[in-house]
Amino acid sequence: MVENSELRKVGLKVTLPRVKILQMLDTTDRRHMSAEDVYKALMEAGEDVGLATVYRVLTQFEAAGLVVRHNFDGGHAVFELADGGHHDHMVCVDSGEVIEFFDSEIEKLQKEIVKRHGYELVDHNLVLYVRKKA
Amino acid sequence: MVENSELRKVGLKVTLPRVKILQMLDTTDRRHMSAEDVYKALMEAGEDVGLATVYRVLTQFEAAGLVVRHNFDGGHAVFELADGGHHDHMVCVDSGEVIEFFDSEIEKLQKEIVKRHGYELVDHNLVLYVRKKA
DNA sequence: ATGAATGCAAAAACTTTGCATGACG
DNA sequence: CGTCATGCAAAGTTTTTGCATTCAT
Repeated sequence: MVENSELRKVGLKVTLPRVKILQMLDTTDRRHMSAEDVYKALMEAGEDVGLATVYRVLTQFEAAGLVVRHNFDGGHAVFELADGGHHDHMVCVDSGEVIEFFDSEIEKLQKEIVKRHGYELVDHNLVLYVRKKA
Repeated sequence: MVENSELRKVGLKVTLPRVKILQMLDTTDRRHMSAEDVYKALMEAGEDVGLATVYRVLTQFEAAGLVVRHNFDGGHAVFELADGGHHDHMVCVDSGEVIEFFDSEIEKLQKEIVKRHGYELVDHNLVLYVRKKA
């Protein structure tokens, strides 16, 4: 199993809940799931994992760099597998659909702005709220 | 009083709590306050306003465009007076300091990216997490 | 006067934590 | 086997809501 080595690689003991949660994030058709989403999906799949464990494991995964946590608009956080490289998000205000994008020009400008202010960029969060053109 | 006409202008009845909260946001030295911050500041100023009212009023102010709500990193939301034009934020991960900035190039690029995907930009949220250069 | 706004307390939504039990290496 | 992870339930945070009372127009 590929996932198990992923877990060991980041220094996490390979336990059933951790494997199941990682698989769920990997195999779901939704890119972004809340802790509750993961929990419900596992329950429906007949996997018996506690919600508290889901929260704990997702937090560990985030610390390990396996997943990325997003706080799109308050309320609940969503998590996505840290598959490829970095990207930002567009959220459709009508459908809730999430589109990922990456723009190197914007990335570059961010670094420049920060440097101009005497800082260095640690991380950033860019969400574009959009609507389908009429 | 300037604030009272502000309230009437947006269709909100001029009540003591609303005036006090608006004044607090206007006169504080902090640009960004949470609902709790506003509540505590009012209490210390001897103003007797309920926390629930602070939440309700801030939400109304946001809907009216008088304030802008930010969800910097989960946890609690912060509000700032919608004084001038739009701007984005840098948050220092060490000190918590918030710096405002505006970059027309980034703004332009956002619109272009969205258009390229067949959408129109409704709003956006950009926060740069930074650290003072060593 | 009358409808909206407030305050309080209770509830809701999301997340974290304490502790006894169970599982991994 | 020892230690770390889990599950449950309880507690913590932040925000919202129901309802009786008060206030603005």
